[in-house]
Amino acid sequence: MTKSLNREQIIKILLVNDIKPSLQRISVMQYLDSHRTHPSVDEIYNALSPDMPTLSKTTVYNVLKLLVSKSLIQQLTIDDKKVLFDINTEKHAHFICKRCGKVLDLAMPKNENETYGTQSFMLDGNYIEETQIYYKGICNECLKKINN
Amino acid sequence: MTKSLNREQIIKILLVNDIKPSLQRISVMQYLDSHRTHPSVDEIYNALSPDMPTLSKTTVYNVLKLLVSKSLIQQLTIDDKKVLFDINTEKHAHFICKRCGKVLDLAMPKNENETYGTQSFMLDGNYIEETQIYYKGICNECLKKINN
DNA sequence: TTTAGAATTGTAATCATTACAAAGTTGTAA
DNA sequence: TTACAACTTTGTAATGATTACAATTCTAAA
Repeated sequence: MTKSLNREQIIKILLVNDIKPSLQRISVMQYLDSHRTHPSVDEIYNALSPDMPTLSKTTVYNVLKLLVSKSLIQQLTIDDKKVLFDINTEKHAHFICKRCGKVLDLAMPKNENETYGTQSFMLDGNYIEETQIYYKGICNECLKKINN
Repeated sequence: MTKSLNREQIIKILLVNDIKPSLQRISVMQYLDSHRTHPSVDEIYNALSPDMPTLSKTTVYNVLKLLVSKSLIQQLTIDDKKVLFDINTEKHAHFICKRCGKVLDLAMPKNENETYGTQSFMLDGNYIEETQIYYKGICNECLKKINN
């Protein structure tokens, strides 16, 4: 379990990555750090909006794109409706429940060549920058509901 | 390399799966079988449309959803812009080039538990129906272009 | 030949995402 | 401190994929 980051730590992370620590950028980082449920743009925007009345959804898009480009967060395409974001850069796989839409972290399957996650490597002449493992099915909780 | 299917074989596959072999369904299957480039709904529609003037894009959506529900084809979410489809149900991973958008088949990484592809299994109490491995980076051909 | 159910079609609606230009903010050099 | 340029944020409009839905067409069995 990763300890959650305080504001100062987030600012440091942004500065180290040549990102000016604006209030909007800090807020998005902070939200992602404290809500590791793979939120969408809308979830982030709706959550921050009440305390930041002038926040624009475009800004959320802009900030997320910037953070992805600096590899501070990961963009997930596991959901065919919308893109999701994950601040957890440790090696892990993702599972999406086809019934409730929830996305869970799962352990990476054991593998001989340690080539998962953000590490870059060559494969058949192609330059691989990211590896994502997506499991799709029915989650624990939905299984219980179905059996009742 | 899988040999391409003829019309009769496609009809048989549909019938075995309790799908009435309409012209539209046969055509979509045939297109997917002979174009293993992971086409999108639009690509399929645009390709078939000239020879089937009354074809509706909604029908292409309907047919693809039906084929996915019968596990005759696989739906890929590797591209964050649109959903792609693959008739190849053998175990394999996918690579998308962030520059040109091309999606290639790659070999599955070697793994101890043979749990990839369409096989179902339980993981942490969740029922996994599909496993997809997505590589994202720059393809062979784009690398060459960049170096010139 | 009739008819009910299934399949197809076209249009309109929805929703995520992007484009873009205007307004606001910040840091720095004079 | 001031002025300016670069950067950031914002709001609106446009785009594009996907879905909803009702009308039409097709099919197969009685």
